[in-house]
Amino acid sequence: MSIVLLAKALNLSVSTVSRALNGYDDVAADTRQRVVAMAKEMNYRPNPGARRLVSGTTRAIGVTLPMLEAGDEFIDWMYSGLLAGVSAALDGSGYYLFATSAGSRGMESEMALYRNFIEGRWADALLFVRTHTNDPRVKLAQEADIPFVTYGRTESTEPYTWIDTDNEGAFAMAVNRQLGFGHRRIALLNGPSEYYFAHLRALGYSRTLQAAGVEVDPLLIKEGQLTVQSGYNLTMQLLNHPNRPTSIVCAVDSMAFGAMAACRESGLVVGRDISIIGYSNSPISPFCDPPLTTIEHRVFENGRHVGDALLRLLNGNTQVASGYLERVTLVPRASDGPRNNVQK
Amino acid sequence: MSIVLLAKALNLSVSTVSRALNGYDDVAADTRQRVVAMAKEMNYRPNPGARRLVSGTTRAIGVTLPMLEAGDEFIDWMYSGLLAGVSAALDGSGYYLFATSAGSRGMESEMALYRNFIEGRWADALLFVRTHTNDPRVKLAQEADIPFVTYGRTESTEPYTWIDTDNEGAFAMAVNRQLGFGHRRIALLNGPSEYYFAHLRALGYSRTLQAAGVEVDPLLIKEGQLTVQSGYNLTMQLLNHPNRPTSIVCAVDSMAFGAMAACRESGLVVGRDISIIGYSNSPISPFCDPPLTTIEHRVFENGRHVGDALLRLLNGNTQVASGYLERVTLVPRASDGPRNNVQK
DNA sequence: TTGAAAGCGCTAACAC
DNA sequence: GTGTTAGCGCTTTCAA
Repeated sequence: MSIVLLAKALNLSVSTVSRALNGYDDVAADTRQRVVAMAKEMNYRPNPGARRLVSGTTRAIGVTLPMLEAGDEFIDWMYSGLLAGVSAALDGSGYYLFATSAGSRGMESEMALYRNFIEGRWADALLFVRTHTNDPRVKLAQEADIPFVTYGRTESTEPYTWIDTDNEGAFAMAVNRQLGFGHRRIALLNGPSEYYFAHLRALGYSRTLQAAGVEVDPLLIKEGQLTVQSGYNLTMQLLNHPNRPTSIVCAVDSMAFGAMAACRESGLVVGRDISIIGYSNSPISPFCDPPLTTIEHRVFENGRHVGDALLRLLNGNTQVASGYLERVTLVPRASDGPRNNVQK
Repeated sequence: MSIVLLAKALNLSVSTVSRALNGYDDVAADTRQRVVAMAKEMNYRPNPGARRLVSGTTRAIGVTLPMLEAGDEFIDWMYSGLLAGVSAALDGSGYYLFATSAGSRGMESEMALYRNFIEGRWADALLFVRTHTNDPRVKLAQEADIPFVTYGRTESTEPYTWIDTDNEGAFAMAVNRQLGFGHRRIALLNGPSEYYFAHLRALGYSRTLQAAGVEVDPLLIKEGQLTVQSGYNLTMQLLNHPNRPTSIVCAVDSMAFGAMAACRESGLVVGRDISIIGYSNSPISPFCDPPLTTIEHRVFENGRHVGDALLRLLNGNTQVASGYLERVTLVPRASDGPRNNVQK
């Protein structure tokens, strides 16, 4: 099934058919109708390769997904929601989102994939997630002059379009809640520092403590993977310390689950003897014991914004670099509480 | 950067360059070397669209990911691991795995995506995950004559290549363990029955009970989504029953987490008053309270097998339909135990 | 062993 | 308003 066959069946020229199908206005209304009807009947689909070859456009948007460092996961829970949102925004636009695994060799293999996307002209636009403080992908895309949106910011000086959640505000919120409970020794279980979000979260944490006149103790700031296991390990380290924290703020709910397990094993009752707060409001959080206080981060909505931004770029507003910072909300549950409860 | 420019720089014809690059053996060894060196130097990448146009091949493998019915997740934990395995197997083969979200309109939108993949010739091969008992995708791909592998089986009579885990064996294992603990009223929290794996798990469950001379009580078989919330809801239903189960076998760890929460809320101590066993050994399972007994299902390994099978098909062994059934192993932890402990 | 030329399916000038 | 034609970048006969 090709456009030639379609044209033949209609007794029209190929170009007329092409124009009718692509919405040009120099086609008679009834001709267009006939073409569209026949195209449907014959189940015609333009060959995207041929289209791309001549027009340089693919109708595809590429994204590579970061694997967890742990190795055997393609994508973590958060990106599930994000991509669902992007897909929802793209639905009906004619653009498709193609995701590829970045492999386990870190940024290097991710760059290789993006190079393939760009140089192989697989996609009209790109999406970068889990941005690094200094992110080579931004430069790559800018040099290749391909539209892109990042989910998360970077330190790049060149303007570009990004969507992000208010990481700094979120962790200010988390820490303020702990301060309000009377906690002073508040630990931070953060993600790898090469990610910009980790930097921003640490900033929100430190600034809020300082604003409250509480000294920032570097021993209370731990950095690890965004996994349950890592949350467990780091918390064990914290608890073995002589002057241990009475509250733990976690970069992600997974880490908080690990932290809860470590506390439990150490004989501490979470929510009474020690406070734990997560981030992301994962589906399990309401159901763990005790239910996890966390910060709701509307990933699906974020995804919609990402999708909308991509469509805007693709529709020609290429010049307009813009940023959008999504708000977060606190979801109070039972895993944290007043310091006076703490029996030290 | 096109092959024409490359040829010009080398003072060779386009066709010679093409043959040199594509490994034809009618090219002089030193010519090939020169070509390869220059291609590297000039950073030449063949345009996949053009290549596809003439050769009909794309070097891409397409997969659409099922969203959780819950709506806002792109892909659940299990498929993360699976796709990581597929990517690992494909690494270095020159093939790329492209994943698309199936949207939230169920099989219908999934079919639309696959049609796009096939009719738009986006991919050389397809991967179908979460197979249905009667799966229209299999017929679609067979009619379109495009190679495909399914992860999970279907009831199709035509032979095709599939990879699956031993669902029936896994649930026989789970039930046998519960029987060994002295349980007789063993509930099953299953996934949606349109999925073939749910059918197979129910089969493993029923047959094992029957073999042990235990009557299968339809009231103990519940069907729901593969989510924490659903596990919670269904368990609440079970517990409100007059003759409630003393053991609950879950189709997936997520459901087991919900089940544990429901039991806790109902004043039952999991592992003592009631037994719970999950399936999939998710990263949280060792860290919940009590740690969840579950069945390890090596998704990453499964993914490797899927990738290998795809490569085999792509390398011409198109005729050979084959199946591979992956073994599972039991991971005993503390969430289940002897019936005599049960205070009814 | 290499080159010339046709053509994959489509779009976009340009002519009518 | 419609048709003719060139050409996107590549592979693959076929001839030299």
